[in-house]
Amino acid sequence: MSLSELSKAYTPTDVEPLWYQRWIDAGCFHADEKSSAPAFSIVMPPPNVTGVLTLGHVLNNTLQDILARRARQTGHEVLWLPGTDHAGIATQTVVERQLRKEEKKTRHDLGRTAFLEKVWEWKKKHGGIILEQLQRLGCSCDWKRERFTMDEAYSKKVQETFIDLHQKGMIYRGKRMVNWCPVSRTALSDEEVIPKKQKGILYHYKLEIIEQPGTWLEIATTRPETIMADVALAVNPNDPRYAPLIGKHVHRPLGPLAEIPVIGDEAVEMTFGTGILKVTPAHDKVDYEIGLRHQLPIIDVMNPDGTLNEFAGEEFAGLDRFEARMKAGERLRELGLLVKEEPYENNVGFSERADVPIEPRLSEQWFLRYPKTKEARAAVQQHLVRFFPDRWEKVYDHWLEHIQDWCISRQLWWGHQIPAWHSADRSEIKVQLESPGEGWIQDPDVLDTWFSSWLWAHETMDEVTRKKFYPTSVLVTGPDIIFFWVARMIMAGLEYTYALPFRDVYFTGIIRDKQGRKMSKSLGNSPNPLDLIATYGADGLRFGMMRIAPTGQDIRFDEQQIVEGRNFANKVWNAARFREMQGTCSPHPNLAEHELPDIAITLLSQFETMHGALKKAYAEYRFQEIAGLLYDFFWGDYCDWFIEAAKPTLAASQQFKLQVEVEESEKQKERFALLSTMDVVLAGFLHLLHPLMPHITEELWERLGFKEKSGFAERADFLLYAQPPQEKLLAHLSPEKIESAKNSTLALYSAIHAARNLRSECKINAKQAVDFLITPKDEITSWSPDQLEIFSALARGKNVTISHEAPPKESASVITDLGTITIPLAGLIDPVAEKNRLTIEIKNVEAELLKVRTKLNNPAFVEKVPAAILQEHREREVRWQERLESLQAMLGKLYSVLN
RNA sequence: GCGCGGUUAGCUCAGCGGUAGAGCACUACACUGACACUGUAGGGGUCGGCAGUUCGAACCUGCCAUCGCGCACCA
Repeated sequence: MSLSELSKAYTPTDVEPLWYQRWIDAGCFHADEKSSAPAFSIVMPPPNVTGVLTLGHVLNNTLQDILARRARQTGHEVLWLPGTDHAGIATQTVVERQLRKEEKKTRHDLGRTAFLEKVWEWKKKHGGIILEQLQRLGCSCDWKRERFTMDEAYSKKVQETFIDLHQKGMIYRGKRMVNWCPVSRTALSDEEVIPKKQKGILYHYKLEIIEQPGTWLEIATTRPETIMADVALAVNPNDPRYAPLIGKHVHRPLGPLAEIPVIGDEAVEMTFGTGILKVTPAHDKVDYEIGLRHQLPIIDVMNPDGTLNEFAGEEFAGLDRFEARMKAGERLRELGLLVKEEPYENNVGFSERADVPIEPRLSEQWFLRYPKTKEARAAVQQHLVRFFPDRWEKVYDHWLEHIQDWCISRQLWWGHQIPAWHSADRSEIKVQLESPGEGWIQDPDVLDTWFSSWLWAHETMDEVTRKKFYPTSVLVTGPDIIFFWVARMIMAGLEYTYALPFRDVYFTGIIRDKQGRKMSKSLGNSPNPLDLIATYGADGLRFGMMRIAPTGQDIRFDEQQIVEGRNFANKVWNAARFREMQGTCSPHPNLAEHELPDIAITLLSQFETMHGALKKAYAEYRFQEIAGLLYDFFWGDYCDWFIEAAKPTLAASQQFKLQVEVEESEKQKERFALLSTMDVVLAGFLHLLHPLMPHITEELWERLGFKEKSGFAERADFLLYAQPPQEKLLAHLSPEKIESAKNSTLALYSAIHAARNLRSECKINAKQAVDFLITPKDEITSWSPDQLEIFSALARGKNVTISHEAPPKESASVITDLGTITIPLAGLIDPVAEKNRLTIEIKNVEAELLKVRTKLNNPAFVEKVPAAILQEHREREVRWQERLESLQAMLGKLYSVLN
C-alpha cells in the first residue's frame, strides 16, 4: 500500500493564500454582466477606510461570502461588490491627530486644500488595509468593481442627489437646535447621539421674587453653567403653587446682571423636581421651544469647542463647560443661594464618535425631509423586503413612524462638500454643481457620510451592471445600523430607482466577549482576526464563527470555538487522507453499477437527508444550522460510523488483492462499492462544505482527483463552479430496500454502542478483545456475516458467535433491537458488580415503563391523542416490558451464581 | 415609562406541543495503519419563578424575577 501524499495534519497557512491567488487569476470572482445565468448580488456594507478587520467584519463578511459562493454553486452569476466608506469624522480625526503629532499643526494651519491632500495621501496608504484583510479571509468579492464613497463618479452622484432633493423641496437650510459635538466641532444627526447614564449632581438653588421680597423659588438643575443663558423661569400654569407668580421677575444669579420673568408653560411638569424650570433657549431643545412660544431672547454663552464665551460674563468666559459647571455651583454657594447638591443619575447624550456629551446648540444647518417614508414602511410591512430575523421589522417601523428631519450638514472638510453657493454678501444661495461665477463661495460644510452611503446599493454600479444585478439579492449587516443605513437605503432606492434595493436583509448578531461586553478598541478585548487566521486558518475561523452565530442573537466569542473549526478542518483532511490511502478516487462513480452494502446505502441516505436539510437552512439563512448539519454528518455519520464500519472490508480485500489478482472476489466487489460510495459522498460533501471552508475544500477536491482537468485557467477548473451533488443518489433502489438497509444498519450501530457500553461497564480494558455471544431477538432477525464482521471490529470482539441457547450463568448481557448480546467469560466478570448494574438498569426501565403506562392508563389520553402517537406509546410500552423481562431473567440467573 | 430579545448540563448554545440534545469542559480507558487538532465509554439538567390552557408544556397564555438592547424621558 502506498503512503499517503497528504500530510498527517492539515496546515492551512500553506494552502490558503495559494488558492486565493488562483481564484483571482482565473477571474472567479468577477461578475459578468453579460451572463445569461440568473443574477445574485450583494453589496458589501462598506467598512470605514480607517478601519482594521474586527471579528464583526469577519462574521459579516463570512456570511456574505457563504451566500455568494453558494449562489455560484447553484448556477447564479454572482456579484459581490466591495468597497469602503470615507467615514467623515473618523478619518478626519485620525489625520488631524497624526498631523498634530508629526508636524505639530492643525488642519487650519494647512488650509482646506492642503489638508484634504493629506487625507487622500493617508487614504492611499492605509485605506486598503481592511480589504486586503478580507482577502485573507477568502472573501470572493469582485475587486474590479471596488468602490469608495469619495470616488469621483460616486461623489458627483451624491451632490446631484442633494441638488435634486433640494429642488424637490425636501432639503432646506435652517437655524435650528442641533446636536453639537464640541470635540469634532460639528453638528450630528439624532442617530449619532448615544444616551448614556451619567452620574452627576442636581443643584438646588433659590431665587427671590423681585416684586415679592421674601418669596423664594427653588430651582433644580444639573447644568448650572447655563444659568448665565437663562432668560426666564417657567412653571406650569396649572400649578397652584406657582401660578400666581407668573409675570413676576427674579434676578439672574450668574453672568451679566438681568431681570428674568416667571412664565407659564404647559411643558413644565409639576411633579418633576421642584416644578420650576430654568429656561435656556440657546442650550436646550425643550427650552428653545418654550422660548419660541414666549418670544424670549436667546443668549448663547458657549463657543463651538464647549468653552464659555463673553456672554457668560468675565468670570466664566474661556472656561470649559465642565469647569464652568463646578464654578457656577461654587458661586451659587458663595451667594448663599445654593440650597443643596444631591447626587443624581440622568441620561446624557454622547457623541458616538468622540464619546463626549453633546451640546444642544442653535445653528444653521441643512436638513432633509426624508423621501418615500410611507412606501419604505409599507415595503417592510408587506414583506417586499424581508428581514431576518423578522423582529427587526418592528424596530424599523417604529423609527419610520416617528421619523424626524435629518441634519445632513457637517462642519468638516473631509467629505462631499455641499453643492450650494453663497453670494459674496451672503444674501443669496444657489444650489448647483458648479460655481455660479465670480464672487460666489461654496458652502464650507460637507454632507453626513450616511448621506452618501444611502446610495450605495445602486450608485456603486454602472448602468450595465445595474441592469443585470440591481436590485440586489440580500444585504448582510448589523442591526445597529438599521436606521443609519438600511432604512435610508430603502428610501433612496425607492426615490431614485423606483425599486427596493434588496430582497432580503439578514441582520447579524453583535460579537461580545465571554463576559458579554461589546468588543471595543478601548477595552482591548477584541482578538485580532489575522492572528486567529495565522493560528487556525481562515477556514477554521470561518467555520468556528458559523457554529457560534445563532440567528439574530448576540454572540459570545470564545476562541475555543475557533479551535473546533480548525479541528474540523483537520478531520476533513484526514478523512480525505484515509480515502487516498485506499487508492485513486473516481470522479464520477456510478453507484447503480454496484451492489451497495447496507452501510453504504445508509450513508448515502444520510447524506441526502443532510443535503435536504441544508437547502432548507440556506433558504432561511440559518447559518449555525448549516454548519451544524455539515459537522454532524461528517464527523458522526461519515467518520465515526461509516469509515469505521467499512474498515474491515477495506482491509480484508486489500490483503486479498495481494494474493489473487485475477478474479474479483465478493470482498473485492464490496470494496469497490464502498470506495465509490466514499467518492460520491466526499465529492458531494466537499461541495456543500465549500462555501464555509473554501480553501481546504478546493485543495482536497484537487488532491483527491475530483477535478477533471489540470490547470486553473478558468472558472470551470474550480470546485467553486463545479456541478452540485445529485439530489437523489439512491434513485436506482426501491424505498423499501433503502428503508430496510437503514434500519438494519442503525440497529447494528446501536447494538455496537450497547456492546461497547457493556464492555466498559464490566471494566474490560479497551484494548482487550473479548468473546461475544449473540442471541438474535427471534428467528426472523438474523445476523449477516457483514454485520458480524462490523460488530466484531467495532466492539473489539474475539469470537463472536450466534447462539440460540441460554447464555452461561456467569456472563453479562445487554438487550438490543437485534437481540441479546452477552459477554460470557467467567473470569472477566464480577458477578456482584454485574448484579448492581442490572439492578440499576431494571430500576430505570421500571421508571420508563411506569411513565408510559401512566399515560396509557389515562382514559383522556387514549381518547384524545392522535392515533400515531398512541401507537407509538403502545410500542414503547411493549419494548420496555420485553426489556424488563429479559433483565429480570438475567438477574435471576446471576443470583443462582452468587448463591 | 413603552417595545424587543435572552434566561435549558460547569461553559457556549440547539430544540419551540408528544420518551430533555450537541460541542467544549470533566471522569475512566486506549498513542490498533486517516486523524491525540484523535477514538471509546461515562457522570451531569425539577429547561428562571408562579399560575393557567391541554390527555400531555422547555415549547402556548398571563403575571413576576433577572440580564441585555432599542425608543422615549433627559429641570
